[in-house]
Amino acid sequence: MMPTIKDVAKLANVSIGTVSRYLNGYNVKEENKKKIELAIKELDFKFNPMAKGLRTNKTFSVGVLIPSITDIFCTQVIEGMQETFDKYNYSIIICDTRNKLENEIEKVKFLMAKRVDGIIIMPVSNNGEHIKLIQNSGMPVVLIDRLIENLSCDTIVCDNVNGAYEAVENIIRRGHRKIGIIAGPQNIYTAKERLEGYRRALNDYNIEINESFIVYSEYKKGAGYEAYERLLNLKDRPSAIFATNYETTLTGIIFFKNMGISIGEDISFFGYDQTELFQMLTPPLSVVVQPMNEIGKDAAELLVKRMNGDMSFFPLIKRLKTSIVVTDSIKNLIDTKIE
Amino acid sequence: MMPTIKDVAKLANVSIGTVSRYLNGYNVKEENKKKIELAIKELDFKFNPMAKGLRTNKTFSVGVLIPSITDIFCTQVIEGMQETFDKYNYSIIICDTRNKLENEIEKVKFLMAKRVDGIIIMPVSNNGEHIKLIQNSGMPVVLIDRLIENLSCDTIVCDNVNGAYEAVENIIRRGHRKIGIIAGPQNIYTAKERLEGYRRALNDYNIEINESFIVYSEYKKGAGYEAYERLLNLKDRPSAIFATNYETTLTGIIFFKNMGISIGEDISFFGYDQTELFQMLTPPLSVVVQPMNEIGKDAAELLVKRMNGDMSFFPLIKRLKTSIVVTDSIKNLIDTKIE
DNA sequence: TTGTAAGCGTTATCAG
DNA sequence: CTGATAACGCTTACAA
Repeated sequence: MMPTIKDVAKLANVSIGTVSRYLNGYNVKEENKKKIELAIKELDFKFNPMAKGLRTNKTFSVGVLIPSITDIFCTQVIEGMQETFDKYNYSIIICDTRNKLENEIEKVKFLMAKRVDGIIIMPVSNNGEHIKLIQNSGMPVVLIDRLIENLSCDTIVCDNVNGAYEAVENIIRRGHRKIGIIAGPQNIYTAKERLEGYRRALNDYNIEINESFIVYSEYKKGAGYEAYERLLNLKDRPSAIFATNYETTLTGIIFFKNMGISIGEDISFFGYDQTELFQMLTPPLSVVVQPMNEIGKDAAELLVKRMNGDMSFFPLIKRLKTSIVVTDSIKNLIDTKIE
Repeated sequence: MMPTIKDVAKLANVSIGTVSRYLNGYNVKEENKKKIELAIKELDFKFNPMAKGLRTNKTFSVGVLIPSITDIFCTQVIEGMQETFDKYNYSIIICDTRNKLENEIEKVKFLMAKRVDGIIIMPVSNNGEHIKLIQNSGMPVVLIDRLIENLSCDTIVCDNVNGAYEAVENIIRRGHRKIGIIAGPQNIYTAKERLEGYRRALNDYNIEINESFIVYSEYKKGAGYEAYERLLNLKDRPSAIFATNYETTLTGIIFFKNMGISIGEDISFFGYDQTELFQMLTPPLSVVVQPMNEIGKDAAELLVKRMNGDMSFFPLIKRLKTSIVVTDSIKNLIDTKIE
């Protein structure tokens, strides 16, 4: 069968302890080092992570919980994590919660049972009871994209208030006053913040908020169709609409296409999250761009720190800046050029 | 610390062997069963997979090697695998090879060192030396999307010859005779097959093959720009172009947009792989659709079988059928309506 | 620096 | 059906 350090020790004529020490980077006499290295090559020895893990109580694997593996936001975030976890030799165990809290809870149990060394979660809701359980067991957790209220937890998020604010501000400066918003579920922190950004921008520009311009939708694939319908069926309908996440942005594009409403002409439209194809539309789409790779990288790096016992600044809440892409999907309603 | 079966045994007043048997579904006296269940609840016992793995030599984890986690094809395939692996309690360890053979080789080593129970690979090339190593170690491997020649390995692929054939046939039946193709690297089996489908279709319709209409490109993000340039710079340029994978399709869309060439009007364009946004373009894009979820599901199911020691029909090569979406991105050059 | 040996939490064998 | 006990492959005191 597979050779063990015992075999290596025998062949190298040293004790198994010495081999173990060599493998773990402790000092070993140069001569023995050579012999061990030779024996390892000879036998093609690979050490058994389970045996090691059993002793050290580390699996060198981390769990990553995301709402959907086909979601572009999630995959970009994962991409950002990879380099860091690679560097430290962690395996990434991906779990897809399909946007359901019950799955999230189940997967958390699964990962804890698997004894991963740490977990990164992009939570589907504002519910954090199961996350408390993880923390109580001593396992580090980092939340991404969505903050959970009433929970002390490391979190990497984007500055959603400002992201939305800038988008709405841009719409306003192009002359729009009637601006609809596809807001997300208000039990999702991110959604709440984006709506807050919308409100602030209107306030700062002294535009009265028309509550019927605020419609709510799930943040799921295909969600939001009725929300757009509702907005367009208003007697006094908005001239511009701001969608606050990727899925609802996509739905908007589909909706307008189906309705024969041309973006930038019949309706002005601002979306959230960037994908190459959004810029291939006619006209290209104005969007809020989030630094998705960076979120992943920061989360991974923080988790590694925590797994190494460094709890400085806990709970750390890091907010990353977003930017906006401005295109003709927002019609310019005023004569003066805008910079 | 964490309770072990020893603690459970003590509390339940039975031997540790009995607890282990209970946990593994062997017969245990009803009375003891009750006591054990109670003790487990009481202590909140979770068994240690590393200890189990050390004995049984199983990690209950599988490795999945893909060229890129942000590739829509890959994520859809992974989505298809999840249900199956969930059912059998396997964790999925995702590794991104970034389309480089050297990374693929390294990741294979990583996964073998981690002692996963099986590996699914979407190979980046036709090189299978490292895959032979896996097989020699007794670890089951299933290849997806791309077959590797001169390697006996379970493989789930799409019928690429027919997929391409149908696309080209459709283009021909709409009156085109000058059809360009963005072919992939010919050391990728999938790319070879798709080119083969193109050739066959032209042959079957008695259209002479113009070798300058065949241009090659990498199958990577952003690749293929020069390939399109080359085709359009021909004195006698094609009236239709067929891109043979997702990335080059995307590049095509970008290229035409940049050049101000309108698809379906100035040039006819047929792509590969489906994504919602392709249907939101003006006009929507004609594409070959692959059953990505099904590939994942089939691969997962086959791997589970192999991991359970069932080697029937090895090496199994399964080919899944593709379909095509036909839109106005192909201009109809003949009067008679086509069905 | 090294060898020895006890343990990590299970499973599996064997005798009862 | 159960209990006792020897592995599984490694790390880590401890003593030398």
